[in-house]
Amino acid sequence: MNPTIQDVARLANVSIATVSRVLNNQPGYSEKTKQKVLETIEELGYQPNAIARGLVNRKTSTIGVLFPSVSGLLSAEILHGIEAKAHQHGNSVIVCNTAENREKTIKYLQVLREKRVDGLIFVSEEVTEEYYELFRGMDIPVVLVSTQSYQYPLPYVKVDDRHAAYAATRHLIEEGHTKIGMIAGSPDDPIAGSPRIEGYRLAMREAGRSLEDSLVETCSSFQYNDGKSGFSSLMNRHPELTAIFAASDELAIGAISAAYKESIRIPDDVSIVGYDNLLLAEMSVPPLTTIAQPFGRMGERAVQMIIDLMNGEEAESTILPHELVIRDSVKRR
Amino acid sequence: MNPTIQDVARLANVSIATVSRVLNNQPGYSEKTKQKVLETIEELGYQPNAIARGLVNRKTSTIGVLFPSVSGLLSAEILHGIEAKAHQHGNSVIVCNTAENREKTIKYLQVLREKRVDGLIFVSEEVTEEYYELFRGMDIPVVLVSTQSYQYPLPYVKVDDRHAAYAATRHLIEEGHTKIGMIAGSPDDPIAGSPRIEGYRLAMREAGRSLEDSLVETCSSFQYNDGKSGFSSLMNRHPELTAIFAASDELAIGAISAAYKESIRIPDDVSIVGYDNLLLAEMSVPPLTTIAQPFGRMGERAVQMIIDLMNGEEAESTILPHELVIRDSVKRR
DNA sequence: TTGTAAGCGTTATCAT
DNA sequence: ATGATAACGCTTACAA
Repeated sequence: MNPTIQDVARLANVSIATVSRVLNNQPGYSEKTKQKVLETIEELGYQPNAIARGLVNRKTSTIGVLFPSVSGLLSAEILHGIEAKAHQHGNSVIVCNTAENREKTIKYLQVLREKRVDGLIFVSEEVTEEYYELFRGMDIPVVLVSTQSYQYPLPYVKVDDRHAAYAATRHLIEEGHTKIGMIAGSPDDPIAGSPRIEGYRLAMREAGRSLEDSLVETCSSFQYNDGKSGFSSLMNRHPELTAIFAASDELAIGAISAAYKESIRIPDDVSIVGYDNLLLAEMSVPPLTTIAQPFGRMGERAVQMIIDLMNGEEAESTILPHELVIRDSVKRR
Repeated sequence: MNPTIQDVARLANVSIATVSRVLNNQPGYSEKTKQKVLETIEELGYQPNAIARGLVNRKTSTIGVLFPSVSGLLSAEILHGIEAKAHQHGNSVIVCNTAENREKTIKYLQVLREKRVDGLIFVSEEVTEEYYELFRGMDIPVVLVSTQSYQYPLPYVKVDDRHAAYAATRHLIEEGHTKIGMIAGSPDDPIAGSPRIEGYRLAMREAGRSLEDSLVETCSSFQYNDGKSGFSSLMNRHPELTAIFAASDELAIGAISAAYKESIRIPDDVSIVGYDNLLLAEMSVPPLTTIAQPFGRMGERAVQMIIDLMNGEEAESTILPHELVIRDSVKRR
């Protein structure tokens, strides 16, 4: 069925070593035999067996990616970048959806180890000691995306959450708002939670604005429904607010939905800025002003780092720039 | 670094054959040696090398998935189902983003062939003769998702587009609308284009409604921007419309945006029903009434079919049921 | 320039 | 119940 290097060698009247040489274009054969080999490869439709290669080279040209959720809008965009860059460098990517579940994650890590992937990309999730030990056992490059580890020396690529949140809040302030609330993630989340809250507070303090704790509504996730309920309870507590910074686009869209239900007009009554710039930010009504994270490039950069690491080079952790994307959900006061 | 079966054998004072036996729990050893082997496996932290296994078993437990776009909301949901089911059966999935590009697709097919994947899932794209020949050359199970082939005998899983579009239109009719337009894909698209148009026309004809061609606005894609422009030109041509069936949620959301800009109220002035039921349908303002495609289950089913096929069983093409999800974008007349 | 042969880490077929 | 050993399809010294 699938012809092997043996078949090619036989038909071309050379040894498998020679075929292997032209395949990997190493020196050691005449132009004539090269042609002959190439012809019979063509004739047979021969394709090298990557599995056999992997066995001898101890290299699979495959990288594993662990996501907390594949169906999430956010993961999809990161995956896109990873996939593109990986294939561009001749690598394939195996996707794993951990669902933020310990057992699943461990299982996946085992599978990826058995499959001898050359590198690992770990997205949007905290690295526990258990995971870290597993990483070490695999002895391959690991890079973190949209997360980082304070305890373990793992390179990462992400944006500066604190700074980005500052920029979002700052925008609201510059547009003349003084009563600004925030719909945030959990303060216990050291990656996407507290830094964004700090960024908000920083901007507020700097502008001499009120810093009451009750101004920030903390949610247990960054999803739509939390935005919805978060908006209601926040506005209930602080009807005087004219602007809100939501720590994710989903949260922001949830807030917009809730506002719509309560006949609060966006942005006429209250302005909103989101965070992420997912595809859906642009589709929102009104289109959402938000902080863009360069998801695609984050994925690409992560792959580049993995590849550098595989080549024995250093790979510096990277902070990618965020960007304020102005659309129609903020009104000047 | 990574211990091999040799290391285990040596340390346990048995042959590699015996270790292999307990690993694959085949008969042929005493309970005592089994324990000893298991212990030393534990001790060494041995994990079998799937690459070596793949070489001898001619089976990689890996399936390749080809998408026209990974960042699309739709693909993400299908991928989720595929990933879950695949891992549940001990298979990994390699993702490939063809970007609907011939060269890329061919390149990916080659890579997947070299990597000796056990099966292929081909999503939302037309199967050309070239692709089909490549499939045949690989000699592995292939299943189509959200598409089908009239020329080649490839099993598929999808919904009945014609019927689903009929149901959407029918809903509008039952809600008392008589002037109903459609924002559609390309009539030349035999999968997601013409069948949905036909479903719409079927319902209209059945209800004795007008069937003018100008009532359906055809777009070159199913994306947001087309929905936006499509809505404007359709309403311009037919200001009397009170309802629109959009052939995708993105198209529908685009229409809603355009309506918002032109101060046309949804659903008070015109009702809209979408198609797909993406996550974003629920987040829309107003929440979108739409036809749900069971993307997750489609992915799962496809994997199940691949697995059945690998086991030499038959796999029937499957039409999964669609469902009308009623939210707030349709108003009774 | 070319070929032989020893691995790579398994499984599977024989013997014993 | 166990152990040699030949594959699996390739790469890479080492010979010639």
